[in-house]
Amino acid sequence: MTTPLKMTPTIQRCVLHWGEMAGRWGISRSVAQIHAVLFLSPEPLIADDIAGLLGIARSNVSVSLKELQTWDLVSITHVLGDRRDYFQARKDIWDVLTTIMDQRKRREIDPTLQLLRDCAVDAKRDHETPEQIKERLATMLEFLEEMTGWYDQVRNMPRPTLLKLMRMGNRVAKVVS
Amino acid sequence: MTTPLKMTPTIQRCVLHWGEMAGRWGISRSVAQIHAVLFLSPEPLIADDIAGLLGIARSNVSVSLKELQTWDLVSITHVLGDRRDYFQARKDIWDVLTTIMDQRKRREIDPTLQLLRDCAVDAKRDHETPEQIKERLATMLEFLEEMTGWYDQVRNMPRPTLLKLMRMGNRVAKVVS
DNA sequence: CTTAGATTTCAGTCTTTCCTGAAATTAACG
DNA sequence: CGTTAATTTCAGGAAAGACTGAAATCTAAG
Repeated sequence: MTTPLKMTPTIQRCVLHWGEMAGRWGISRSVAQIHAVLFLSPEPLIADDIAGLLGIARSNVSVSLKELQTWDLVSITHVLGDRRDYFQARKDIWDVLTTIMDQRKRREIDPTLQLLRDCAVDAKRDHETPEQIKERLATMLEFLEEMTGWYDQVRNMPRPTLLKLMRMGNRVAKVVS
Repeated sequence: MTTPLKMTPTIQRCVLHWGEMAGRWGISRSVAQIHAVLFLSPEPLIADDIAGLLGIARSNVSVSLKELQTWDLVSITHVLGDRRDYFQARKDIWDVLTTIMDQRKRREIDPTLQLLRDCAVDAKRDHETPEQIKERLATMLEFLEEMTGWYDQVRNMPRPTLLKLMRMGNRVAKVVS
């Protein structure tokens, strides 16, 4: 028998808030609440306990945990002599943020980048679309390419470096002046 | 009579793509499609033309335009001797991006920041919640405060400075080493 | 003040997404 | 293998969200 995590008022409040924000974050309420519980829980939890804590169907937990795994926010562990799956969330908040940003870029930006590339190719043989509009698309493509390229560079900088840069705040501006 | 904008295959493709991405971007399809049309159109458009171009109800256009205005992505202009509202989208892609980021921060981050501040206050008189969990919340609060503070600083840097910094890419790292 | 075009509101309907519970599948153990 | 616990799948129902069209409201001009 596991210690499922005691639902104190504070924890409950957070779980409910996560759930309410779910819509804005583009995920379902269950997924958000499960993530809240796992993020806060010091110990990994089993699916049954999560269902119990949140009062949702066991199957729902299963599906939601799958989604959290595709987001790379939750992973499975095991306990010796217990064949049930134990789930744990990334605890490092920096890690959580960058993971979410990576995923969002992949889902929200990359497909549009691809569309714009396709349109740029088509533009050559397209004599219907006004130049002005083609240019706007080209500008957007160029901008997104530059932006994502920059993101990749920053993303790959070692964390201590990034931290130092961030702590400099707008004083980094002096570098370029 | 306005020139409503000719729906060339390229434009149609973009409009459809915007519409398909809508779900991932956290807005409705109509809103996304209307934004696509307005973003591409060299001229401001009236609501009726938008409804016609996209084949959606006039009332839907009205509501969606309101939402685009709350996002600060669309504004109203007028034409002399015509009392209809003409709608135009921000055309500067950099502007569009920062506007969206600002709004998203306001909707997706700020409420959680507030919750964490409230929880931090409560934590003092809360003897039920394990220290470990309170600490995790405190860490998250600290992180978000630092992150948003940094965002505000960068956000207020003049655009040319930001551009230069971006173009330096990961070479800015040398500054701190 | 009246009229007519323009816009918005909103109740009802449609669509999509989410969730449940039963049944099917998987996997460990004897 | 057969048994049993654990997990997943999925059809159907529930909830949430989006869209329509008619009616109400607004606004400019006569």
